[in-house]
Amino acid sequence: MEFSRPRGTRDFLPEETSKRRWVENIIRDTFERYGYKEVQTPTFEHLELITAKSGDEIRAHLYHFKDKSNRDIALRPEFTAPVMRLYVNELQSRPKPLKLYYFGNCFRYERPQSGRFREFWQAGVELIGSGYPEAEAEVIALTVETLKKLGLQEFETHIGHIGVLRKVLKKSGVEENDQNLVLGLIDKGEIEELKNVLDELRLKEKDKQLIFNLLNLVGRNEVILKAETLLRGNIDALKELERLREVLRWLKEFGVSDYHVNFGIARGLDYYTGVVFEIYSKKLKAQKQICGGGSYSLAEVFGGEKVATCGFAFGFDRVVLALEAEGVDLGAKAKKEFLVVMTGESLLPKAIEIASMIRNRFPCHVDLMRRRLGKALAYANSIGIPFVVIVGEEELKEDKVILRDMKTGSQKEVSIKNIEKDILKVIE
RNA sequence: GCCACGGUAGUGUAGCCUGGUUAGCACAAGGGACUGUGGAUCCCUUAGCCCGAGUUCAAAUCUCGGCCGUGGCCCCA
Repeated sequence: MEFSRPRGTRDFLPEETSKRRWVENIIRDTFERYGYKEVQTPTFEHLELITAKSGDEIRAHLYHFKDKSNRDIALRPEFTAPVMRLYVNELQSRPKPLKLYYFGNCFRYERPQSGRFREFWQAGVELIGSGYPEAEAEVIALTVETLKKLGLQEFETHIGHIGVLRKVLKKSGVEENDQNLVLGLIDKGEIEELKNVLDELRLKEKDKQLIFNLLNLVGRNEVILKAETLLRGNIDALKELERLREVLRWLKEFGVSDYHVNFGIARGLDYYTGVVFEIYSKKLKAQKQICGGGSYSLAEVFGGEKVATCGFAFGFDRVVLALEAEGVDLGAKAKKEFLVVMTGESLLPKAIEIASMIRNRFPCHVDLMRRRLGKALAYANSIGIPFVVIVGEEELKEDKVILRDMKTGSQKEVSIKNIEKDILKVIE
């Protein structure tokens, strides 16, 4: 009986795993350079935690089930809610700002396609405790820096502010629940449906026009000035806009100036409250969003003290896809790897001993197939092992072995006693 | 949830339209030719029609359903 993978899951073969690990390590390293500490949360949580503030779309695509004690359980579809639960449960009294990062798999029951899987990986950070604009700016700067460190070039950063739209809607008389509905439609880009809903909510023509004008503002910093004109008279909205302007000013200090201001970014999760941003890879097709984030409000939803928070998540799989689409070499540098072979089976114990010595410095195989010398060399060649140590009767008499460079074919005798040092000398 | 295209050894494929020998080929893998030197050559071995139902004397081939894959819609990361 042969089994296949569940739909939307993947096996990662050695080559791909190694590439993914390379990307993962750079992401982790960059997060840690900014002072973030890793946390791990359970793969599954209580259903209510996930559904509390996640938005209908996420809810519709949850993997959830009842466990044997009839508890409602959901596989995590993202990390922000679990990490904030962890914060509320365990870390509220830590010094601020608290900087946490995570890397792990998430699950959503969706139709698989390019860049979309039922099990996928996210890497992200949550910055807890600073409500200042420079904190939000640093978080955005971190995403850009991480992508640059990875070698990604063809990406676009869009930054907006949910508060601006919310305040406009509020002044137009739209309640919070309806605001979420409207923001959802904006996020989806469903303009016709949006018009209908705004009509149903009996918005004035002037207010509707303002909303559509705002949504059409996409561009560089000049957009802020245009928005300012549009929002004249709405003090609350102007305050939010000023906040966005401050974040952008700080962003410049962090060396980030290549972005688009876009008020159409509404994000699908209901917990976002302020600055929001998304990053798109220009090289990816249908699923090109590789990062999303912003400032949000969740701690109080989970029974904690209200605290300023912002964060983001990379779609790890999509980042890998984008890097590959740009032809970035994902850590494919040749490793110094060894194979110890022998001229006769009786020398295997000696070969094992020598392999252990080499392993103090390098990855090393010993032939486990009882191959003859020729076959063993062919094997080394076919799997790309660059160096072979040949254990032979003749050389052993002088306590030596042969070190063969598979690329050039050159060979040198090295003494077993100093094998670690001698190998270093020969292969460099 | 919707749409399009697809599924033959580990990989890539021929055969399908027009049903009919033992499903062909290449590469890969393991062994050998070859007892101390690789990428060559030759030989051998292992291994396949996604699943189910229907039509038929006969199904890889035609029909239907399912599963899975790829891409798109939607949504997200």
